[in-house]
Amino acid sequence: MALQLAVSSVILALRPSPDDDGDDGGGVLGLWIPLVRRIREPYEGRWALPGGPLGEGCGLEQAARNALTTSTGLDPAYLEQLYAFGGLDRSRDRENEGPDPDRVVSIVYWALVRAEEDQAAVRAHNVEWFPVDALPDLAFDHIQVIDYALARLRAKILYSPIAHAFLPTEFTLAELRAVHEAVLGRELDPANFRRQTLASGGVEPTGRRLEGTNHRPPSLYRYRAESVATSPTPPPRSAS
Amino acid sequence: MALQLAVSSVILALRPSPDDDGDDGGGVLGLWIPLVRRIREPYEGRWALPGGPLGEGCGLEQAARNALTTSTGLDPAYLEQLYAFGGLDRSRDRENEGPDPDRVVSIVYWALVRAEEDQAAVRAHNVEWFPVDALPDLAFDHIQVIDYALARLRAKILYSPIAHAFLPTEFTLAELRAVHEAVLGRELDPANFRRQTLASGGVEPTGRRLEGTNHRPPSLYRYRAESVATSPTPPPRSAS
DNA sequence: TCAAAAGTGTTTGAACTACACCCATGC
DNA sequence: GCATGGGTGTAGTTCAAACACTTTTGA
Repeated sequence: MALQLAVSSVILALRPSPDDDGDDGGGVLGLWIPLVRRIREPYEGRWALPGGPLGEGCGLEQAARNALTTSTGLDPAYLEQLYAFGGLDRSRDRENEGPDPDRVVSIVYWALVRAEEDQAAVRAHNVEWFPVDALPDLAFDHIQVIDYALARLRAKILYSPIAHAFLPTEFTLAELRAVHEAVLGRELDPANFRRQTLASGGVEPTGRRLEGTNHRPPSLYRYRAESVATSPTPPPRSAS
Repeated sequence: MALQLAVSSVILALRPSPDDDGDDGGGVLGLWIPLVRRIREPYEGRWALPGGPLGEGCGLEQAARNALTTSTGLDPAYLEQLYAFGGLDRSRDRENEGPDPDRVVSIVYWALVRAEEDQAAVRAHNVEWFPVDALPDLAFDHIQVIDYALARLRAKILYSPIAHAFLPTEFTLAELRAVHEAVLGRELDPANFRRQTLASGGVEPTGRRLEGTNHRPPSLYRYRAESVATSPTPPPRSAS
């Protein structure tokens, strides 16, 4: 009956797709999400977004970072508030009707993380990664929350240098294009992508080249300092 | 020390600007916001966004509607969640440092209302309307919240039929253009605005004309049913 | 007849698409 | 050489800005 406030996160990483038949090195990239298995009613045993109650000692964004670290062991390269949910039918398993639960308001963040090699090592208990196009049955309406986060990502990559969050500091335009293609789910013309990206001014050549390919070595680029951002557009600091 | 959850709203209406020297009928339109004077510390006596604690019996959006009705007596023609604020320095008057206050998380909505004639009659106690370009000193960092809402409105009017919220069911293209000009703060080419608006398909002619002008009577238009929306893009219903 | 706004047409330039083509490297 | 992706050039299209121009009403 007391008011509860929870924070959860849609965490997105890029990894080779599971349907990658070919055993060649690269493979097609796809989006993956870590989910946690619920150990309490409602929806016990179902997969859900990682999160938890808002701690006493931290703000909303910090709480989202904590959930993120717990489930992935990584720092988010990008973190933005998605939406605050607070309907009255909340926290209620609509399949198993029970007594009226506590009122829960939850604030959802979405995050982008760079897929590190040691990520599998930090795989926490009860946490598993799923490709976004092969998600299991989810608790609550988390599937809609994920869809909303994906829509936001796909919209934002068109006008924001957000792909930076998936890449190392130096990268080739082909790698950058692969990120865009994975997020948008369609192929892009390499020539036009190059022109638009360079014309936008968000990226600049480092002067180095990537050696070791079996073809012409591509130039390496980095994001210009002004264009990167861990925080999103312009949400103010606080309010009441 | 207990967790408090509050909901407040940036309510925007379109009215003739105060700097309208000429006494002609029309006048230049501008955005206005209702503010309430605080009757408690912190920031007692300062103007603030209307709002209040989240009631037991209603969801977040309903709570925003309630605050809106209290301060304007109007129904919102458009209502969308803006942001959830929950920093640790919240609810603290930074000029008069006091003892640690309760932890307050507040969820802010933004709303568009049609300016009705009887709106002045419903002017509630402690509520006053201000033009957005002549706001008084505000409590907390509400000025930044308002700036954020304005940025969202200006961005959204470019790709969304949101101007509908400021207009009656039938309107001329000049009236629609005046709404866009007031929101964007610059003049628009009537010819190009007409072509773009009609080509977008969001609007259709009613067949009627507006009589009584002292020039050629303009056609009346209405928004097509599919393009209007009281709710925003696509936020899901609930979550945990 | 004139002022004023409605409404139409036309030119220009920017930006994107599609696709042809050359370049540089490993094999 | 030749396959492969890096990188450039270019014609066609779409779209919006700018602005000249015609139309229709009230006064």
